[in-house]
Amino acid sequence: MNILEELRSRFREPLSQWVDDPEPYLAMVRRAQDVRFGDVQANFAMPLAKRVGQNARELATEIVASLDVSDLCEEPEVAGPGFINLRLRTDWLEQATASLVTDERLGHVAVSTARNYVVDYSAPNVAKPMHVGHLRSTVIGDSLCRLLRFQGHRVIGDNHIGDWGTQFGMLIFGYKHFLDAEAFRREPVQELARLYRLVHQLSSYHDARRELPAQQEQLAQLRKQIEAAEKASDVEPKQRSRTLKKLRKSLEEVAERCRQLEAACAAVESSPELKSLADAYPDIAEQARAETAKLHAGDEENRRLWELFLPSCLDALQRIYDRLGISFDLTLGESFYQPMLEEVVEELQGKGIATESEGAVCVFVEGNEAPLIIRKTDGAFTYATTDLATIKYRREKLKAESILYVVDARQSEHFRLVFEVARRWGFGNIDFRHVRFGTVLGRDGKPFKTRSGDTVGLESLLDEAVARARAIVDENDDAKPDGPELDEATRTAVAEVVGIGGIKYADLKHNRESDYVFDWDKMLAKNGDSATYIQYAYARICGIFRKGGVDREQLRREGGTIRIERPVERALVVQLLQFPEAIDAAAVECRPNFLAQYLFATANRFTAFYDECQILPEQDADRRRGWLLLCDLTARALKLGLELLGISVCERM
RNA sequence: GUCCCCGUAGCUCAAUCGGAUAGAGCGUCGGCCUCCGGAGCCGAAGGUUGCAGGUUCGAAUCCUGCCGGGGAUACCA
Repeated sequence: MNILEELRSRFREPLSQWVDDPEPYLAMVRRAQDVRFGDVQANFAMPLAKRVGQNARELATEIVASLDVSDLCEEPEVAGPGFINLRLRTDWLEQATASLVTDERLGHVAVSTARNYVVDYSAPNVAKPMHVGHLRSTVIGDSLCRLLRFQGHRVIGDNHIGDWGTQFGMLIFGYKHFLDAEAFRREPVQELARLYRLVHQLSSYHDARRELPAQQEQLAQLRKQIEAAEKASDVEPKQRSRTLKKLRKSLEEVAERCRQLEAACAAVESSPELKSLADAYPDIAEQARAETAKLHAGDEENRRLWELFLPSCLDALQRIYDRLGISFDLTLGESFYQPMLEEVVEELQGKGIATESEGAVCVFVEGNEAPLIIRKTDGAFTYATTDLATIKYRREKLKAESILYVVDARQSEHFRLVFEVARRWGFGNIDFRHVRFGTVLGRDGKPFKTRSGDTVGLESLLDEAVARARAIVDENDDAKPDGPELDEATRTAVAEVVGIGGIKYADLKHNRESDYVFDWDKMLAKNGDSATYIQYAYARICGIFRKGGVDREQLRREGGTIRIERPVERALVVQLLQFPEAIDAAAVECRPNFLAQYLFATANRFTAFYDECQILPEQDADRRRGWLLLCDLTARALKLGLELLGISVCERM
């Protein structure tokens, strides 16, 4: 039972005597913020009182009089300006908790009307190695799939991979000119990655060489302008300082850009080998683009190479997904939609939604200067075209009712336009949602990079996490009073669970919309709000059962009464009963951090309980049994909750 | 230039479409191991929620302006 929902439904009848639509007021029934206000508080009396022109306290009192919650709660209290405070009855709590013992879903009730969801997440570009930037989409998207599915919805997780873009032109060009055939035979993925990096480096070198003089010129210009502005005496001081600030900021940006370009040049010029390659291929970027164009135009050779590369690229991705414990129902990349793009453009033009402008086919959306371009001047389609084709496919073939895009917040404008165009096109019945997330930053507050400025590869990130976790596991196990108890294989397995779990949890615990700082030390911290802490709480409970020789299945079958005699017990019980609320809130708002927060609080309340109540030595058999039942429920809540975040647990660690 | 997002404890972050005395973790300080796993527990200090106005019973949350940060902005995805 979702307690909040239950109490809301109790208020529905009394409220409907005051308003036609009680729903918005029912939403104001929520968990109490402070134990002094009970367990649940209803805050609707104040706004409602204003609407019906009555005193809020009196109104609250009247509503309470016609409210029937006596089976669940103590006598409701009206407090302050008109808050209604509800405190759950101890006997009800005891009975409700006992009823969870045999409930596999721990009180959560599946939705009555299931919807068809398509969740679009991860979506790496397959031609280049995955990096830290893909982590958030992958991890958040996976958790949302799990949550929605648990709620009872039909969910299709779709990995909309980039398998058709300019990166493939670079690979093809690299393969044709720089291939180490032996290396490709042995380790195709590594060789492809090398080719990608090489072509990318050479083409950015030429770009940099070309761009640098202009940037340096601008740098000089800005310096002059700043000098001039500093001397200017005919403008208001305020205006002048504003201008100066703006100029200085531009200066900084341009200077930074120059440094980058110089570094790109130096990297190539310091290596005779690279330099001679660069000299040999001065127009490498155009040539790579030409290879992409040929691929798109159906060139046989390039098509063959694309088909040759793709399986290895997908294998490389799969390795990472396997390690993360993430799977997709579909992997339909951009190439899949290629045959449909022509028709998309024709349809939109036919309906008068798209028009030609400056040689490109565009859709203009009110309030936006820049149009959505669905066919470029050169005739090529864009990712906007693909996104639109994808929507049509998902609606018509996958019967999608809701589509979630778990994508970087920087693409907000793109999605706003795409959704708007899709609605005009006739897909207004789809519930579109851009589940946006912020950037992963390094400890310096800038986008997370290696010391040399490269993006951090995802695989090495996972290796690092597991290695750090392993060190902690070793240290902990070696320090056990009765000597180490984990063998080599177990330690390896535990380190994997702790390391991967740590990375995922660090991501999921944050509000996804804000940027977050990637910090190894916090991620795998032995204490505090981390996956490790929750996993450890779970392992401790398992330890109790192991040590006590308790068969959990049997314990559940036999049942027993759960008595609430101390505050720590009550706190834990209330927490356990809130499991359904945490799941629903996280799923409805697409915010896994709600669930993460819940799990941390649950683990925390458990350890407080555990600290105060000596379970195994307890002499009173009924009390001991009740405590064991609480342990079992807690363990199950932690395990299931972590599972819905995509995080595993260990019996010992 | 236009548009979008953000600014909360020393640090990293919460705060469930406006609710009561703004919460956690880390760090700091102080307690707790003859006791089931101390990767732990309990407690303390720490805040004018960037600034100034406004809206109302009530504002971190909504509106306006300013300051500061980030991002997007016609043919890369």
